[in-house]
Amino acid sequence: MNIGQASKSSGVSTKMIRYYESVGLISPADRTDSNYRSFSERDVNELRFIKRSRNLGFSVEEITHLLSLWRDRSRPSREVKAIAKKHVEDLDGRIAEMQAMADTLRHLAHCCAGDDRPDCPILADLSHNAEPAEPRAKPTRRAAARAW
Amino acid sequence: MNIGQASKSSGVSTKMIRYYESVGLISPADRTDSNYRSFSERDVNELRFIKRSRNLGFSVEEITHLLSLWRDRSRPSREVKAIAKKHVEDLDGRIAEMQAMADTLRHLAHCCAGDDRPDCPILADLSHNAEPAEPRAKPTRRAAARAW
DNA sequence: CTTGACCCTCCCATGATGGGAAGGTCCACA
DNA sequence: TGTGGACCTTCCCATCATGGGAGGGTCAAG
Repeated sequence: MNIGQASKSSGVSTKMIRYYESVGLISPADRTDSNYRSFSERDVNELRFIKRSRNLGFSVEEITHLLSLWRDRSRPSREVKAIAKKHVEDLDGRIAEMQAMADTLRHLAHCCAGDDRPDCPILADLSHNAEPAEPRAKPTRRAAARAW
Repeated sequence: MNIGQASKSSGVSTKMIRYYESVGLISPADRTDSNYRSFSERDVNELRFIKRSRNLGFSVEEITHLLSLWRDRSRPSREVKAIAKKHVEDLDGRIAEMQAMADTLRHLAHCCAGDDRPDCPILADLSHNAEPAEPRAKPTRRAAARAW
């Protein structure tokens, strides 16, 4: 199977298949005499695994680990679960950050008339150059939004 | 005020100040005889505006627009509100995507024993290569996670 | 034998950010 | 006056996953 067909049946673009090969996520594909990559059904399954993992937000590095566990029939499921849990924590952290941004903005937008007049609490907030006098406990990551 | 001082009082790194200048987000800073950038209190206020906007997740492109509105005393607040609302929608979309990923993974992890045994519903799901027979209505962006 | 659909590699761009090298400037202190 | 260290400058590189495109080879059907 050529790369185009492998791409179609796995949902991974040809560009990305080549990229995954180049970074060692998948092993170099077999080549035909004319130097075309040749994929087996097994390779395509691997690509599908990768595709699905990407859809769940795993990084290529995490997928490297997941793939090695997938191939290892004597893996302890503990390891898989650990990767998944860590990723969920990461997602939750980022969600909370973005949620804080969205909430702040929703509040500001709600307070903004949104008409022809120039007065705007959104701009007022953005130009609010003094930090609150008493910073709260040091935030783990970038503090997403100021409490209002 | 040199760039280091401007950086400290605005919270924007020197690297980023130079970058913002290079992409035209801020106008080129004045220079001293020795070619050092020189910042006024006004410039620093602008940097603080940028910093805060970045903290709310606005892109440099959006901030370009916000800054021009900020400087325009006859702006209609409608425009500011529109930018904010669009950004909130964008955030909400990304949050929903990530939430779907996290929920799926939480579910799978919950079903995974997480012990020494190799059986693992997480890997099983990832290698689940058949797409559901009846796809739902076409998702607006990348569909984040399959319904389980 | 031509045409069009493939495939190959290599380079570039994205967005916001940091690292670091090589070299110039400034100030305070000996 | 010299010097060391803290600053500043520009330029290049890396990140992460992804796509675009150029320039050129391969293949199969007509």
